[in-house]
Amino acid sequence: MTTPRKPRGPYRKGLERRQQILRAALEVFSEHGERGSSLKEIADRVGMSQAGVLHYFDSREELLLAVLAERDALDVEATADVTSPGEAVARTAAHNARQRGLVDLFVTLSAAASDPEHPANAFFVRRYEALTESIEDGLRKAQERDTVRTDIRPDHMARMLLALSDGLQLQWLLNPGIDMSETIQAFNLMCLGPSGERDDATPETGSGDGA
Amino acid sequence: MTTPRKPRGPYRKGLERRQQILRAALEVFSEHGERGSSLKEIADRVGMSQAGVLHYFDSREELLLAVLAERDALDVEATADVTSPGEAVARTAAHNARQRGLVDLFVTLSAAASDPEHPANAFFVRRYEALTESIEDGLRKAQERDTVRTDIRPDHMARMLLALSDGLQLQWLLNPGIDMSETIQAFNLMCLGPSGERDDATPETGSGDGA
DNA sequence: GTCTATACCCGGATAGAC
DNA sequence: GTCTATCCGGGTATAGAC
Repeated sequence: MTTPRKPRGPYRKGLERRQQILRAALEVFSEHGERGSSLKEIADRVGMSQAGVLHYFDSREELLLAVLAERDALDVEATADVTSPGEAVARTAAHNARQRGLVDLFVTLSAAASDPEHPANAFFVRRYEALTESIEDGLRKAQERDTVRTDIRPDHMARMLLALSDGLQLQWLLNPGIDMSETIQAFNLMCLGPSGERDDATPETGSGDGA
Repeated sequence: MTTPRKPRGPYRKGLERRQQILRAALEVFSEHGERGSSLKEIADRVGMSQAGVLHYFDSREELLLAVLAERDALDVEATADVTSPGEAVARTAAHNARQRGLVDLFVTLSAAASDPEHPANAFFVRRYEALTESIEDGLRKAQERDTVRTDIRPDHMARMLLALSDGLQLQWLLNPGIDMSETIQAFNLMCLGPSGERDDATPETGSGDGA
């Protein structure tokens, strides 16, 4: 933890290699899921041998966890300019619909990691905790502004949003014809305003950013 | 398809063995997911050798598909006496909360099967098609009775219900503290009646069958 | 730092004895 | 019908040369 000014030559090259491997691993895991991926293929993609990769990461498991952390960092970037929780989720859905590999990785891995023995279990448990809490906060504030109905508990709505997002990803993988973000927008409609405000024909809410 | 009166001795024993293996496989797949399960373990559990199991099923894949069909049949039984789609889903959630292994199998396998090359892909594609359609029908009828709000498309609501169910199962696997059916009941509340009918404080809907 | 070679393990499937 | 033995493929990890 001494924040070195500038790593010397050989050391720096090592770091670059690590990054390179990380990116390749992200790709490979994205395409085949965790269990379907091998060090060999990652190695091939970065142009070295399987043993070479293990020089940088020691074990496959270590690499997997590094990949997850990396993916999470990218995620945070992408959702930096969010507005309301519901919109954020819809936006992310639209974005994901262009990244089938990543969706697959996430769905597969989060399912596999539900086993407490899985190396990524702690990662996902924490992830959902954090996401739920953050969405819940956003919803609570919206309720105070009367932007969101107040007769449903915000923690329930938060879990619904996350579940909706995950579940739709699965449905979309099985049938790419379905429109994830359109469905989420419909849900957002159901979350609207104070109960009395809406009458039978509610027009489209503004912000319909494509899909 | 000639409905034989009564299979002779050796033949009958074979069928029993098959069933026995099927049950064991259901257990094992439930506990470890598809990729985590081996013929060896299934064989051990039923007290024979791996080769013995293959005498009845020829390949691992064949066994897997048989297990899925079996599970589906059990599912149909359990949801025979349904009332409204939303209630049915909530009920199933409550039931699932006592069968962690099965939930895990389902979540894991449906994710893995989203790959078009996966042996169970067709099974799951069809399954979701059928489920969506059936729920959609139920909702449409409820809308005609004004039991369900009419400003949301029934196909969207149907997909939401399924997604909600799947997504909550994942969240529950990661954190068994959350209450799946309570959350689904909250969603059902959001689907209620013609828009004007509800005022700010809606009391609990009846049918709160534990959880 | 990177490779080749190899040890080791585990899974599925097949052959052949009983 | 069931087992043992075996083959074969694939994976991770390690040893040791360069």
